[in-house]
Amino acid sequence: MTTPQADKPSCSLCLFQRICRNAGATPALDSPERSLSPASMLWRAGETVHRQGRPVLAVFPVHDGSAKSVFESPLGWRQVTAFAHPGDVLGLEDHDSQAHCTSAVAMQDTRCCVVPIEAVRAHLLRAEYREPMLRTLRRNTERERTLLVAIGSMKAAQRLAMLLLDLASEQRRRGNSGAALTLAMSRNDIASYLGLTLETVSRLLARFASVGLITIRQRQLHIVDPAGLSAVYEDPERVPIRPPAAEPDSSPAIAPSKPLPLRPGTAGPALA
Amino acid sequence: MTTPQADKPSCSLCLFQRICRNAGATPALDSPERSLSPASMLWRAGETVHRQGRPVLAVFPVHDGSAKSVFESPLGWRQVTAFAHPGDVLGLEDHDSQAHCTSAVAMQDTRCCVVPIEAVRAHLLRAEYREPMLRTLRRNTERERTLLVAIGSMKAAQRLAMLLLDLASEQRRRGNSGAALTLAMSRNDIASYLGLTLETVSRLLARFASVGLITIRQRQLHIVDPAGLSAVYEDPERVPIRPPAAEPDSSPAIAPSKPLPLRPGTAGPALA
DNA sequence: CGGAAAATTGAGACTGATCAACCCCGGTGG
DNA sequence: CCACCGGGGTTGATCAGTCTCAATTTTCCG
Repeated sequence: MTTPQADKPSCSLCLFQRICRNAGATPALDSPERSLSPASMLWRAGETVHRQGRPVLAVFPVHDGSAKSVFESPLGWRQVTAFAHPGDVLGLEDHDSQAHCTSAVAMQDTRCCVVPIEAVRAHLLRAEYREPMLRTLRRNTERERTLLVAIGSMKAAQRLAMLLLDLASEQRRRGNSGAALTLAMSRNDIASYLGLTLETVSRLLARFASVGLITIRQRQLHIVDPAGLSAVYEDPERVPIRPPAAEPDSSPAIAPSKPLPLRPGTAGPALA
Repeated sequence: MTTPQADKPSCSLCLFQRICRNAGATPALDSPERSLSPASMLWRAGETVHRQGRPVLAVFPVHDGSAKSVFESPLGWRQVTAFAHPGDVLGLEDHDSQAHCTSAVAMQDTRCCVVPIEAVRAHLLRAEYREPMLRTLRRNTERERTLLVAIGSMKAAQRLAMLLLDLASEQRRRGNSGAALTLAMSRNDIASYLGLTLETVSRLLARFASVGLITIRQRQLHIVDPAGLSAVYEDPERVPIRPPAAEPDSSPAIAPSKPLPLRPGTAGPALA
């Protein structure tokens, strides 16, 4: 555990920036318990930040690096349920529980602040801090529900496109261009998250690359044709089937030709 | 909208029974805003109790009947995300949102109380009422996460067995024996909930029946062999494959022969 | 440099989706 | 009372998308 250095850029997305000295907030006339100066800790790739079932002692804003949330069902089924990046807060959704309901595992060397749970709960009582926190929580449950629907009714290619677009938009949210991203997670993690196998993910990435949607070398991913990816995401039919090697046309690949079928509810495996 | 009659048995599981006059609570020395006497309303089968995206004006404890929660993703994919029975509270998970994030649709004629959202929020501030409410909320997110893992990594038969066991235990929780249940939802709803097609659900139910796990006539379901169902749920291999008509042995069907493989994580499509 | 983990690629099997026909049952109106 | 009708449910045949198993390559790291 080290004393934190005021690393502004990485704090600028933090939920707690307004009340955290580390982020440069001025304590000013705040009452003592309203200002934070949390310690920060470093987790090595593969180490677990918090463990499912263990008491909730703190939450962990990700300063840099990244982590995955892993849920293990009573029967032993494991699944990645979320990816966390700088600005996200590990363990936040458990703030009102006795125990963490997922484990968080660092996917690379990752630095997080350590905000005691009492501080979180105290801040939740103050209306001005409550709202942003709730908004973050809601965004996460929204995301999880979208994932549920995706896994429940969309094809593999759609799900993967969804993830890539999501990662890109996260990337964008924290400044960098959304085009170039470094996947911190393994194919296995991606597969688990999407309810697929790692082979399928690998093949799909190759196919995306072969039709010019992306380029990928190991974990270096470039999104070449965001619109094309969106098309794949939105249209069940638009699963690119073209592993051929030749590149007769160098156009951005796959121009939207079909006016996007509204009401895909009919297409899915089952409706409501 | 009718004036509610004090129908104790149905109120006995209600989250609000301690503070609700309809449930027979004694207002006693409570401060005025702490006691409830909500109106109750009747929804016909198919009518929607609250709609996704609409402002949260109230929550709806189910008095009798049942409903499904339906989520519609931005792209139009629809999926049933939960089934609600007497004692459950429709819209409760949206208590801190501006808008409902799912729609609730009655699956049969259903009576719910109408608890204004302000009352809910007020009660959330009082520690003694906060806890049970949070517990309910957590139970739901736990359930939803289990569903996620189920859809993401379990086989169709396992998922269906899971649902049946879950319905049975819900049934039990509210008094009745868990053996006999009346499915309020259509095959389509079940399929949507489990991420399958209605045909698959139908076939699976037939197979379950053919191997003596259940009997089913229309929507009248009897669970003949709960242990067998659990085995199906827990063991990916134990998918009953035996549509044959003959019934050489009349034993409870499928005695557990294999010692349940621990760590099914290996078996699933992907691990964490 | 060597070994292990991660990723790719291929061939084949199998689950579950799709398409289609039929049935069952309750309701409606002649 | 019965014929018709429509929605929900069943069943069958077929097909496609993914999983599975296995071999190989690449990368990472000591």
